Amino acid sequence: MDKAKRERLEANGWKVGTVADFLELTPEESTLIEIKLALSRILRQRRQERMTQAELAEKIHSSQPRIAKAEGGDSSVSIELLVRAMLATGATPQDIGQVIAGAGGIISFQ
Amino acid sequence: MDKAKRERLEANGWKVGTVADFLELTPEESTLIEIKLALSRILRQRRQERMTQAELAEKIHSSQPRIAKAEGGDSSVSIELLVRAMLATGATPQDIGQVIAGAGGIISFQ
DNA sequence: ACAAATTATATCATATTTGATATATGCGCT
DNA sequence: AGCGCATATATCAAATATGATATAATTTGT
Repeated sequence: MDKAKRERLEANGWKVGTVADFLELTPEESTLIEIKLALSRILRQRRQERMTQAELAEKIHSSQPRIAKAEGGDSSVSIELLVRAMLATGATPQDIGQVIAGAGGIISFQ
Repeated sequence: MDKAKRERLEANGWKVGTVADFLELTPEESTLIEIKLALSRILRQRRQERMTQAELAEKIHSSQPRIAKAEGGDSSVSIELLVRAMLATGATPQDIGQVIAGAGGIISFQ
């Protein structure tokens, strides 16, 4: 995990600090985070291609600020909301499955 | 959606009654339910092959009753918990993605 | 540069999800 | 039948996620 990525995680409220701190996360915990972040990234991409945050929010009876947090990878956003938002962009279960399958990549140290 | 399935959904607290009631769910809402139920089913399968509910619960700092609800497709269980449990059975993001991709099938009427 | 639209951040009361606990039910085995 | 173990169901206080609101910052178009 490079510096930029770690800082992005910290800025979004994830309990990730030094590399030592990071190692306190089990592989399962970090995979869960990777899945959420992967969904965030693709959500933003898909949403931008079709509508504003406010429009998406209305579709799922949420609010624009919540969509901003979802796309920003904020730790207060559940997979639940991310999936609801993905579906509202017209994503199929296949689309969502593919995003999750592609998450949780390789973490390298030296 | 056949009768047995509807009754199973109702028994687990889903707001699904008559076919008319069902139709009040948007396609997105029912897809979300299908995704959760697909995860439940595979979770039970994977868990049974490797450990007891109590053992899985301990791995994710949860409780045996909560795992029972997760496997039973209870509506009080979030995708979050389902995914955490899947990961604790050793499932990879690929495994999880595949389950989700396969969810939300065809609903037929006549 | 300006205005309008869009997105981000902060706060908060409410709703939902959570793990814990107690207890019931089932299930294989002797 | 009775025992041990696994799973299911019920209840609940605490934690977390939620949508709403206000407002700040940013982007976009002119």
